Amino acid sequence: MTETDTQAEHQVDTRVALLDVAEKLFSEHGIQAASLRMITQQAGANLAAVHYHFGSKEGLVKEVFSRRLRPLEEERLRLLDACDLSGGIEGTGIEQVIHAFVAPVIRRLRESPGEEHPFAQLMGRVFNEPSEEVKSMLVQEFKLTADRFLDALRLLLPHLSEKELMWRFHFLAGGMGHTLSCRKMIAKFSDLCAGSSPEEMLRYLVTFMASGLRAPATAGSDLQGEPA
Amino acid sequence: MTETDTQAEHQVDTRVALLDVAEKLFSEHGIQAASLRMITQQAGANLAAVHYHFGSKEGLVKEVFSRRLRPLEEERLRLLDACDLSGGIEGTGIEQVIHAFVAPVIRRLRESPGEEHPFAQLMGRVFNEPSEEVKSMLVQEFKLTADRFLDALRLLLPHLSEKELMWRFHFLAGGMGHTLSCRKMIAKFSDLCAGSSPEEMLRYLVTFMASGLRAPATAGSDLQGEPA
DNA sequence: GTCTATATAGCGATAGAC
DNA sequence: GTCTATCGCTATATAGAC
Repeated sequence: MTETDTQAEHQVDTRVALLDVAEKLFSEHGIQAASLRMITQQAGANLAAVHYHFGSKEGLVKEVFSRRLRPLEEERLRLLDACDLSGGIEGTGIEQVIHAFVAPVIRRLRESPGEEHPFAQLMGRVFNEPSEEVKSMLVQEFKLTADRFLDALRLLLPHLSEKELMWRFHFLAGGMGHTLSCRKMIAKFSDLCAGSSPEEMLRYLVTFMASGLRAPATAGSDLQGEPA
Repeated sequence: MTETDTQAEHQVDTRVALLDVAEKLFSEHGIQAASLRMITQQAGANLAAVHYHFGSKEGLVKEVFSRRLRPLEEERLRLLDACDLSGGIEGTGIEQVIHAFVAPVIRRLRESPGEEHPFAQLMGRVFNEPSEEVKSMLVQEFKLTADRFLDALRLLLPHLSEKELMWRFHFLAGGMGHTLSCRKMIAKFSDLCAGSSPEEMLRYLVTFMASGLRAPATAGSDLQGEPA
C-alpha cells in the first residue's frame, strides 16, 4: 500500500465515516439533537471536515438520506416491474406489489445482522422531524415511486375511487413505516414481537395489507360498525 | 370581576397558555427545536415561568403529553367497553373495536375546525423523537390500553397466533398514526387526500383495517406472492 | 408568581496556518 | 484535506429583586 493510496483511502474514509456516523446519531437522537461535534468526534474527523465535504449540516443531512434512498427506490421500481398484474384482484398481483414495496426495506434491515439498522429508524423519524427543506426533498424523492405503485394498484383495484385508493396506499406505507421504525418500542409491548425476524414480519404484513387492499369499497355515508 | 379573580385567572391562564403554545410549537418544530424562549414569548409569559410551573423543559413536555393522553385513553377504553364482541369474526365487533381505537383521536382532530390540531401531529412525532425518559412514560401510558384492545381482538380472532395478533395490532396503530400525523405531507402527494375530512378518512380506515384483521392466518413458511 | 439579569454551556460556521 | 482557534449566537437554567 503506497502512501498516496493511504491518503486517498483516508479521504474517502472520512467522507463515508461522517455519513455512517451521522446516520447512526441522527437515528438515535434526531437530526437536530445530533450535533456536528458529536458526529465528527465519533467519526474520528475534525469539526471543519463536515463543512469541507458537505458545505453545511443541511448538506450532510441531505446526503445521508439520498445515499440510502436512491438505490432503495430503484430496487422498489425494479421489483414492481417484475410483478404480474394480469390476475387482477383475484391473482397474487396485490401480494407481489406489496412485496415489491416493502421487501427492499426489509432486505436492508437484515444487512446489519443482530443490530438495528440505523437508517430504518431514521426513516421513521423522517416524516415528522426534519426541516421543510429536507421534507420537500423527500416528497420529491418518493413521489415518482409512489405514483408508479399507485398506477399498479389502480390496475388491480379498479372498483376503488381514486381517493380511497390513495388512502389505502398511505395505510400500507404508514403501517410499514411504523412497524419498521419503532421496532424497539414495539418490543416493549410484547416479547413476541421482539422475537420476530424481519422476514417473519414481512409475511404478516403482506397478509394483512393485501386483505386490507382487497376490501370492498367503503359505502358513501354509513359509519360502519359505529356503536349505537 | 374582582382583582383576586383576575390574578387567579391569570395564574391559570399562564399555565394553560404555556401548555397550549408548547403543544403547538412542539408539533410544528419538534420538541428539541422548540425553545423555551419561543414558547414563553408566544404565550405572553416570562422565560422563568416554565421553571416555576413545570420545573424544567422535560416537565413541560411530560405534562403536554399526559394532559391529552389521559382523557384520550379513558375515552378509548370507555368505547371499547361498549363494543359488542358476541358476533365473533362474523359480526361488526371488529369494526367497533377499530372505531373505539381511532374515533377518539379523530374527534379531537375536529375540535379545531379548519386547522390542524397540534396534538395529532405531535402524536406522530412522539414515537420517534423524544428522550428515553419521555418514551418510557408513553409506553407506560399506552400499555394498559393496548393490552385491553388486544384482549378484545384475541376474542374476535381466536384463529390467530399470539404473535400475528400482536403484529396486526401494530399495523393498525401504525397506519392510523402515520395518516393522522402526516396529513400535511400526505396532502403533498395528492390533492384528493387533502380534501378528505377526518370522518371520511376514518371510514376508509375502518374498512381497510377490518379487512386486514380478518385475513386468514399467515401460512408458516411460504412467502406469499413473492415474484419468481 | 412574575420579572430582570446572568451564569454556564453548547451550537453551526468560518478564517487561516499547515 | 485537515487542523486549531474563535466568532456570533442560542440554549436551559437559576439567583434574586419586586
